[in-house]
Amino acid sequence: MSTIKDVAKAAQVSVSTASRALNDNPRISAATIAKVKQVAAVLDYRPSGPAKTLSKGEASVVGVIFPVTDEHAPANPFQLDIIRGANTELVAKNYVLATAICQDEASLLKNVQAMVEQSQIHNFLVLYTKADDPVTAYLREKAQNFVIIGHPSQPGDRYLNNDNQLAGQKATRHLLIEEGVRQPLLVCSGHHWAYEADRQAGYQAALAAQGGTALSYDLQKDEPAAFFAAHPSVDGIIAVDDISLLSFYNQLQTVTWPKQLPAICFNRSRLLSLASPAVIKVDMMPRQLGAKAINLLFDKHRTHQLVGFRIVSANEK
Amino acid sequence: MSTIKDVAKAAQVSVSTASRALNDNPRISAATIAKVKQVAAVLDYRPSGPAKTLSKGEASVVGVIFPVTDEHAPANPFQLDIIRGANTELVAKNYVLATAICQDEASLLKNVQAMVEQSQIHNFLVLYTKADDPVTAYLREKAQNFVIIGHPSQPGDRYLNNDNQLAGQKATRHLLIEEGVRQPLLVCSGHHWAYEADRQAGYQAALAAQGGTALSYDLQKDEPAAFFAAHPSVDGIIAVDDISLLSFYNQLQTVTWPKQLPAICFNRSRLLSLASPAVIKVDMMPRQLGAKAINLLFDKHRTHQLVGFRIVSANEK
DNA sequence: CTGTTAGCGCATTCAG
DNA sequence: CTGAATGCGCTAACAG
Repeated sequence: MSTIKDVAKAAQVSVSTASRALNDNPRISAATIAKVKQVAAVLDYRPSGPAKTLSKGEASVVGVIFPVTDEHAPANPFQLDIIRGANTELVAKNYVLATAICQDEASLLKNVQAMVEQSQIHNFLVLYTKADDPVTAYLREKAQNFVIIGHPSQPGDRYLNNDNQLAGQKATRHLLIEEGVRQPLLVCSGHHWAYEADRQAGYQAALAAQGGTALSYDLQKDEPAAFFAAHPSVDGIIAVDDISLLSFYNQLQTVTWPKQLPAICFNRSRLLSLASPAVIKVDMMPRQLGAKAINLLFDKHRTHQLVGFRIVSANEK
Repeated sequence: MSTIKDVAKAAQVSVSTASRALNDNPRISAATIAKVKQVAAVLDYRPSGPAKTLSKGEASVVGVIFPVTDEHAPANPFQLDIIRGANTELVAKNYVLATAICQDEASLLKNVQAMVEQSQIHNFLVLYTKADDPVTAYLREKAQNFVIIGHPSQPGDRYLNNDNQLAGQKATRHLLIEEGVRQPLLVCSGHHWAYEADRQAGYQAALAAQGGTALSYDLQKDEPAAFFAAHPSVDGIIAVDDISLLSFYNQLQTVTWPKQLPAICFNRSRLLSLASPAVIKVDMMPRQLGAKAINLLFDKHRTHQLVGFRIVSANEK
């Protein structure tokens, strides 16, 4: 590997001039910049990350923090798609993506502390939201640059989110208008996650606009037989996510109930498509989410951003 | 952050002695080592990763290379569990996990090249196997240390794998003996992946031992109605993975066929558990896979290792 | 606009 | 057994 020294020599300038030229320092003449870059290209020069980190005090690395997995937050392919989108942006910037992914909160915190204090990583993407989270508390305390993907947890936090409220509204409207549903039932996980509440708010808004009444089924509390006896008018399903829909179908197996009702569901995982291809999906576009999160992370003027979604008809792909 | 200089000063030794003491250099007296380490602990000293990398020429980082996703290889929660297991080991070693995850092969190769040449990352975990893969070809050419998780692709490669052949055998036996199945049907993806072939070999071996006959259904080629007309004796299902099982159930919806046959399936994803809780699963223990892969990666004497699995009854968890 | 010098934190020669 | 000096590759303060 050729170093900046080799480049400087070949371009007949000093090392510092070469460094400045390569970094587009305005104090260097256009001619010199061109020459240095040209030579660098010929020599196939690649700047050393560790050396840069050592002298600047900040690594060209973005840390991605995954939630600790448990029965309520299973390992999720959605997250992989997010980081795929994020890394695409990072590769272009010559950045590296490091992951903090652990089994328990204590090790996760240690992992992140090590990243900050030993690896000089000062930019993070946080893939979850959680009240009283020691990890984000640490990031705030140490004034690290981070963006949360999901609902913001604290007032000052920067975040990027799907427009879940709008998605809930559009999905409900789709069911009512395109599918002719009269009484859609909202299936909730019962975990009261933020995105769930947002989608629910959209659902309620759409129904209110059409003069319908909201009705929801709580997977933790409701009992299918009793519920459907009490609400025979239900003729469509809207589920807050793929997992909830499959749980719901599973509960339904114990009662006689027409499983063929039109259904719409957030997220668009492959397993779901295979298990229930007839369902309409709302694609939350995880890759785009990841890519935009990186842009937001490096644009410190902006505090937050909402990203789009796409309703995917049942037979599509 | 305190540096090695601070430690040296506080311990009243030179920087070089401090460095050696912290690295358990045998040329340093036990007393000095103890004193230096003691002081380091008090000062909460953490060695700087970038500085170490710069002087040693090798980063304390393991790169994990994900397969490029397409319709045949969807983003998979199994992979997330693997890296969770791997990172648990890495955090203990004060290593960082970096991920190469891209949309296409060309960028993936660039990503990995950048890791090697710019970030001095020389240890990798490869999460896939593929013939004529430019990425692993590059790793071999540059003599990087890497371990493949899955079936080895080239003779010299080091790898770590589930014992898929044994798992296929045990799963088939389980179906025959515990569930009293006479004619189990093997459901294959039709993609001819290595792990699939291994599981199939185990299936055949188990049947041969019991005097049964092998029968398989190819999701790409077979047509359900015709197939089942020709093979009415099928009374149990063994699927090569979770996705294949759900695909199979989906194809089955078009024909009248008792879906309630006993079934066993490799992998144990949450969506599957929700979609088909009655299925028996073979847990391939991805976290353990990840953890052992790290151990193998750093134990250069060993070339490969097979890891276990666990048959999980339908109602369990 | 460009060159000289110093320093980031650590490992490692080379001396002693 | 330990210390002083050097260098890893790069950026930045200081000079001109």
